[in-house]
Amino acid sequence: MLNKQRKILFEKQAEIAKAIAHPLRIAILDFLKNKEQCVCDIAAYVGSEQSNVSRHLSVMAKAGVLDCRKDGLKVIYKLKTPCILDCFSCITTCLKQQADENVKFLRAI
Amino acid sequence: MLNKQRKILFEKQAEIAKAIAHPLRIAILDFLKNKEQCVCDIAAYVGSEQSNVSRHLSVMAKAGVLDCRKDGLKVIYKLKTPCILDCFSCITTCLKQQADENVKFLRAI
DNA sequence: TTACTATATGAGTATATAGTCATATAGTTT
DNA sequence: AAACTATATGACTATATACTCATATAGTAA
Repeated sequence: MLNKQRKILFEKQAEIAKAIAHPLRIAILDFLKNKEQCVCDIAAYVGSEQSNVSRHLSVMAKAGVLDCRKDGLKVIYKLKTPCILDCFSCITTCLKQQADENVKFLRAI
Repeated sequence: MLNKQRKILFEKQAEIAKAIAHPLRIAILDFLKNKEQCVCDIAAYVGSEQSNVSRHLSVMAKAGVLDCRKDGLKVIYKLKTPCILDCFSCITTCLKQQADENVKFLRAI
């Protein structure tokens, strides 16, 4: 049976995972990979409403994935834990494995 | 502006991320780390309803994270892409960084 | 002060997700 | 065949999420 400590860990992990489990959010994280960016530039890049992007950003900031600061009119967001990007390398590896399996399966027909 | 190929990649990544972004699912993945397991044992381990666990399992199987086979009455699930577990190492690293920051912040008061 | 820009957020809607209970299905044991 | 076990799924409810539009707020520039 699952112990309480582990349960809490899994809950915390799930919070982070949920915060990044959206295509737009992944695009945002990728955009912030090399450089912090303001909301308007992020919105322009991902091609979505300013208000929608603002909400996505605040969710990720709340989860501790992003950090922000004011600069005049603008609010500049950046990765707070850049290691979050490693997640996507892992996921990409899984996707590749899945694709390889599909190829194998098709060959076997 | 975000190109179409990248958009598709981010969507696929988000599908996987969504499939694992739940405490119960993470507990299940962790339970399957070393050994394939049947639904009833998984349900007993995570301490949730059989039907609920069955649904979580089918979501992860659909996303290509799990694989299953029948063995008599039982259905045995296993990790299809064990590298998915690396994600949680990454997430744990982020959690540790966040915790470290909190400590720093508290010390600064 | 007025007009403008960037951002956040309230209010609303639509959709997705998690969970429960009851039950169908498939396989096992007697 | 009858009773049993393991799993999946339909139907339902409750809740969460994504998104939009309109607008408030804060800062900038004229």
